[in-house]
Amino acid sequence: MTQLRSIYQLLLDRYGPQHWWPAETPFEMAIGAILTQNTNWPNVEKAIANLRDAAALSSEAICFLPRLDLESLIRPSGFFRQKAERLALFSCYLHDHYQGNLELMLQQPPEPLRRELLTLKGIGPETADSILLYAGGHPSFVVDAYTDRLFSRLGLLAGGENYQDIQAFFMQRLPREAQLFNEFHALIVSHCKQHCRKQPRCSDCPLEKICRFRQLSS
DNA sequence: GGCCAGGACACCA
DNA sequence: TGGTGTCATGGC
Repeated sequence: MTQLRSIYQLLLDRYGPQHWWPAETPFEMAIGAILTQNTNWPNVEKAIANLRDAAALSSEAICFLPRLDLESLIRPSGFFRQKAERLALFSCYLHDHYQGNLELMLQQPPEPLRRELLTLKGIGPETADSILLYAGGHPSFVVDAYTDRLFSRLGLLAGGENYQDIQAFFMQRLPREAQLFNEFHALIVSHCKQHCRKQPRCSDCPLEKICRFRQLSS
C-alpha cells in the first residue's frame, strides 16, 4: 500500500493531474479504447477525427455504416479491418440491447457489466476495464503493457504475470476509488511514454526516487 | 529502414 | 493453460 501510494504521489507531483480519458462522450471514449489497441494515440486521434467529420461518431452511425467506409475512416489507427469489425460489433450490440445508449449499459453493477463486455469479440480485459473506469466511473484498475513494464522494472512485479494477477496486485493494495485508479493509470502512461522504452535505462528516468524503489526491493 | 505503439484473438501443443 | 503468429498505420 505504502509503496504504491508513494509512487502515485511522485508521479502526480511530477506530471500533475492528467484529466483522462481524452474524449467528449462515453461512447467516444469506448471507441477510442478499441482503436488504441496496440496503437499510438495520435493515430487514434486521426481516426476519431475522421469519424467525427463524417458524422459517424455514434453507435447508430457506426452500426449501419458500410464496412468499407468504416475501414477507410479508421485506417490511420492501424489494424483497420479488425478494428472496423470490433467497432461495428460493439455499436450494433448497443443498438440491439441498449437502444444505442452506452450510458444505459454502464448503469449496471461493474462485475456483471465487465463479464458482459468480455463476451464481445474484440473487447479484452484492458479494453473492458478502460470502458468501466473511464466511461462508467467504476473502480476497475486498468493494466496495460506500460504498467507491467514499469512495475517489473521497479521490482514490484516479477514480470510475466497475467492480467488478472497484475490487476489484483493493485486492487488489493489500493482503496477502491475510481478517481485514484483513473489518475494512476493515466500517470503511468504519461510517464512511460517518455521513460519506459523497451530498452530499460533507469539512469534516464527523471524520477530518481522511483528508481530507488527498485534498489530497495532487490 | 527498423523500431515501437495505451491488445485481442485464433491456433496449436 | 501457455506460447506464438497475425493484424497495419504512422512517428521518430
